[in-house]
Amino acid sequence: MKIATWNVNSIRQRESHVARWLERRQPDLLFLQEIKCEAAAFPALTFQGLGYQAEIVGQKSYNGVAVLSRIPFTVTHRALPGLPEDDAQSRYIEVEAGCITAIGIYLPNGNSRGEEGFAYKLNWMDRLADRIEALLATDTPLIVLGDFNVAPTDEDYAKGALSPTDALVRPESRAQLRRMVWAGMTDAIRAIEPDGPVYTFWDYQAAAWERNSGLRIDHALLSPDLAERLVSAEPDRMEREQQQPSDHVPVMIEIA
DNA sequence: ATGCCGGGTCCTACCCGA
Repeated sequence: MKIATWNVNSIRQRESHVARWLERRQPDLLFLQEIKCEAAAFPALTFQGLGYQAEIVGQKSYNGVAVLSRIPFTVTHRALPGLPEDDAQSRYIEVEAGCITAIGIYLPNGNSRGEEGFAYKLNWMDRLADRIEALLATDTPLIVLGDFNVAPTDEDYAKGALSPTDALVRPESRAQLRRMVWAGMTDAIRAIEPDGPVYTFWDYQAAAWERNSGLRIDHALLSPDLAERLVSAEPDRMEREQQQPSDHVPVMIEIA
């Protein structure tokens, strides 16, 4: 089974990139982040023509997640359980497919709106850790993947690519991610490649790609049973070479 | 210390991203 994640930074700008990537890599499930549109504006027919059914959790202008699947699946949640009812940010989709539960997330960045924005990020991570613990307690085979907006260790961002006080590397953000790992989840990329730089994002500015000044902030966390069946987990750097690419590349996870 | 780029939108200067 092949499950992928990709922050596309606007699906309307990246429709053809995604279509080409689906044809080239043939994932069973592809989770998308930052689609930046409402469901009605999502180019679902393009992907349907390639054999993929779309489910969209959209909003105007910002955020927005979706899943494309070529296997049967059911959407079980369109928002992170535990958040206030009036939270309007589209950042979470949970599905059941092929006997596993898969959660696609676009975790808040936490750098805007000062400490209030950072508190929103931490609370979001707290609720996500709760959700993971609840699912692990029922022995559900689980994968949580997407744009986590956290670089787990200092090895996960190029020197100078971020300020040490950035919300992506603050100790509080890292501690929340660590809580998910302590709950029993395995960081798939690091299970395959334990050391060294493995980036998933390069800023558009300051020639970050050319200098390989990247970040590892897109992750896949696996429950113990899925971790035992992990075959490969790798960002597809080729996508960053395309014309008008997203600043993130897709990450592909293969499970036996 | 700041802007660099690039997406969005109240269409045009400003918000957000990481």
